[in-house]
Amino acid sequence: MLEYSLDKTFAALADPARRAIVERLTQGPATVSELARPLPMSLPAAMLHLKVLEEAGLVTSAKVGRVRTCQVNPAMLSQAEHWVADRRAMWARNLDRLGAFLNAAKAEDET
Amino acid sequence: MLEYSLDKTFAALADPARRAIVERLTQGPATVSELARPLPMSLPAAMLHLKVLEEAGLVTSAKVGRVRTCQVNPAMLSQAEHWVADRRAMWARNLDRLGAFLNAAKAEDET
DNA sequence: GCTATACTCAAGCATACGCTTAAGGATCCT
DNA sequence: AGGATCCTTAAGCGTATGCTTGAGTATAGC
Repeated sequence: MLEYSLDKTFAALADPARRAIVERLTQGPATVSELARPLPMSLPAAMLHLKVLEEAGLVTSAKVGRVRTCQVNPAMLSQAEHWVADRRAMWARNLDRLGAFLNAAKAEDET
Repeated sequence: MLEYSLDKTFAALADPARRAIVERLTQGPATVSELARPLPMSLPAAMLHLKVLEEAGLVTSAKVGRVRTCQVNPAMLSQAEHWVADRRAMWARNLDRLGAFLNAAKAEDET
């Protein structure tokens, strides 16, 4: 777990093929071929996407014999989720603060 | 609100400069210059980032006189957040199902 | 050992990104 | 009107992305 950045995580999720792979993997582990088959591209191309996901820490894989099996890493999904959730919460908090300020100003006006 | 895709949303969030802009905007509206000033790049470059955020639906802006003021659009943050949260939930559910299956198999063995 | 399978690597190519500087409006202030 | 400010557009350039085909390596099964 070294240097997994939000940059890579979000960039990885920005591609529909890669999201499709993640989606498939949420249903359980799969091999490289299984992941590539439904995608509208060659197997090497699919492997590049897999590599991107793996370097982003979203997916892990292990090779047994000649078969590489892949899994999602939910920890990285969490990290991305939290960044967004935290920013949205921050926005809401500051919106509330603005509302409070406006109400206070209004009350002040009415004195 | 037309054609805002997850592709664009995640791609927009993949850049640190753009996340910095979003982060700043969660504290309240800001002008183009205010958003660009802290960034290590020229103003036109910052505006391109702003354009990306706007086309992703993450930011809205309006020009009054010669000043353009920007805001976050929390709805698009929600959308991205949900995609990730849903996938993570899906993963957890299927993991539970696998656990149940293994337990059932184990019980079967012991009969 | 031989063949099929599953993956991996390499070369090549077109397109898209990210940034720069320079120039061009549009608006506000005096 | 003239100058300062804020934003916008344009041209140019180097690098990165995404895909292809073709060849190569390792393992499984007969």
